[in-house]
Amino acid sequence: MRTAAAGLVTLEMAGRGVRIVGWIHRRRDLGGLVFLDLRDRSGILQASAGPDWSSADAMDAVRGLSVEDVVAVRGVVRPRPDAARNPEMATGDLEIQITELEVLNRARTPAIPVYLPPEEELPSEKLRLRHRVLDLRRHEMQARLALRHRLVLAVRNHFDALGFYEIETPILTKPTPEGARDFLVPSRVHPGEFFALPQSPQIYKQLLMIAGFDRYVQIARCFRDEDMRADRQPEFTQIDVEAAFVQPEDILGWCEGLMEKLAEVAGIEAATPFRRMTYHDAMERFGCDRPDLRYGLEIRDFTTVLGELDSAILRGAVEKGGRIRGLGLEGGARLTRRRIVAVEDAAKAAGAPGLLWAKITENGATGPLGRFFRDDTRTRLGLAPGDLLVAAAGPDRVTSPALDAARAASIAALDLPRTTEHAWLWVTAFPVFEDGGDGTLAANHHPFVQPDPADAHLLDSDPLAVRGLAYDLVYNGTELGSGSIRMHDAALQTRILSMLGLRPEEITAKFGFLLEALRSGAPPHGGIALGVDRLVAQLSGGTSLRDVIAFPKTTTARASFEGAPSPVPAAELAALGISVGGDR
RNA sequence: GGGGCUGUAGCUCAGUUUGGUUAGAGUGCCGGUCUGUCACACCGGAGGCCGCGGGUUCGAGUCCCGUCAGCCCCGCCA
Repeated sequence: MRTAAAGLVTLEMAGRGVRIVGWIHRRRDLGGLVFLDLRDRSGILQASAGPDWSSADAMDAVRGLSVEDVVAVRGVVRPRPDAARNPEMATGDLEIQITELEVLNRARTPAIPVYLPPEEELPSEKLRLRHRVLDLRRHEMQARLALRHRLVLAVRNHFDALGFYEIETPILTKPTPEGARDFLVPSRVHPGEFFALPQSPQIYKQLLMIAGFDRYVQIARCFRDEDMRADRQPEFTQIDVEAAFVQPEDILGWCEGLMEKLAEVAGIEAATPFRRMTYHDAMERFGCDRPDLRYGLEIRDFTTVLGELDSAILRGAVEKGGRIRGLGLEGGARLTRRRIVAVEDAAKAAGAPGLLWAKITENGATGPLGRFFRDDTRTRLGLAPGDLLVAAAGPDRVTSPALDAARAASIAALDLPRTTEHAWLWVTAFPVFEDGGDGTLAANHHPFVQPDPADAHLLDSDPLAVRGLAYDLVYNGTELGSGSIRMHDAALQTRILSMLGLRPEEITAKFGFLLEALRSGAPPHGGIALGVDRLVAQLSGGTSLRDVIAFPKTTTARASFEGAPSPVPAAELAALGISVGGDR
């Protein structure tokens, strides 16, 4: 059908007869001469029709064409006349002179343009999603999905070379007892019973380790029926990895090697080994567990110096066991009060009652905090005239997120320079538990994380202080992946589940099959799961997740192109033993 | 479940602040002229449920209430 791809025709083919197929990208009708820009996924090639070289039929056909029609063109590759070369275009030095043209299919006028003139805004995302095939024809979208393909291929090659097997795990599975809400799938054979779509293949990959597969990888689709965010989709793809007889170092090393290869594919830097930071340090220095280390700005502890000032707020916070932490912003005093309030608002949105600030001037300090300054306060804080101090007082669980938000807002307000464009980081030693409120414990990550043996003695006395053998991969402030060493001892796993508030019969009902497997000779094992969508979005320049997924869902978890979800006929529901209640 | 922003021609946007005669522009589309264009150029034309429903008013694209959709955020989610 074709002898060459449009974008791959070169001057060396000059004089040769070719057949090119593709879409009409644009058309320029000069009357006697007609130029077609012919597009396929490889690029764009100009085809010219003129009475001296085109058949009469071809001339007629060419005049009736419009954009997005699908055509096959037979013709001869020619260098363009010197004056007609287009240096802006990859194939701008040549064209195909049409001898015959066949219309393979007509297109109605596209609802959204595939070709966008320079400086024309993209159609609204609403329309891009509704008319997805047209949107996907655009070069940017084709390039992103091509990159995604090359990245996933590199993932498979990387793990194959390391001896991993890709093994599929079920999509129809068992509802999970905690974590996100499950998508449920009714069983017709067993009316009233349901499968769940997997939130991740977590338990299956552990079972594969127990089954002796040693090294497993899967490009796995995962489903979570939760409300959306810019960085979340209800169905998403993970690079799911698990291996037996491993230490965290093994997993981290494999992942760093993988990121080197993926960065090379994407044309960015990933210098290994990656920086590492414990969860504790990340919270202390950056107020969050996935700090954006492209910027150097760090949180500091000012409790000693600020705690002795004559401020009821500060003293009260310290007396209640809190601390005073903040950011020393070099040159920040140039910010207007309005900009400072914007930083404070960011902190408030993150849950802080407020932010205290002091502008440092040659003559002392001003602002709600500055007015309490003593003669030596500035120097003891290590601040210089022209600086701005923003501080939050209280318990760490309040001030950390507030200062994380204040840090991001300050970076934006001061337009702070980046110290690197590609900040890779491992955050390690995550706590096993988090406070579930009203005295209960919840799993910080998931209930299978191996507690650090060094903290085993704290399990009863201070469970919240128990660190897990867990690690997150962070890139430019985005969490790309998360993993851990798992418990392979059934007794310890049972103990942890019971600490999480599960009764013995619940443990048996929900995790019995896992515990039984663990008792059958489970090897020590661990792994990680990396988010493919986020990874591709980041590696293609920080675009939206929706731009690296061919057919994504909207913020309200709808598929606007296909029109899903949709109601189903009552008879189908009846066959499943389901009746729909509520307002319907 | 809650909050914010947006919705005007096929598409991108003005017009909404302060209600007032016939809602505009660019592009696309349709017709015409044009043999080296590449955002082709030029001439002419068609194209509107101002998201939808209700209300206020002599009068609503503009004000109010509700609702739908898209995006962003909180809750939720690893």
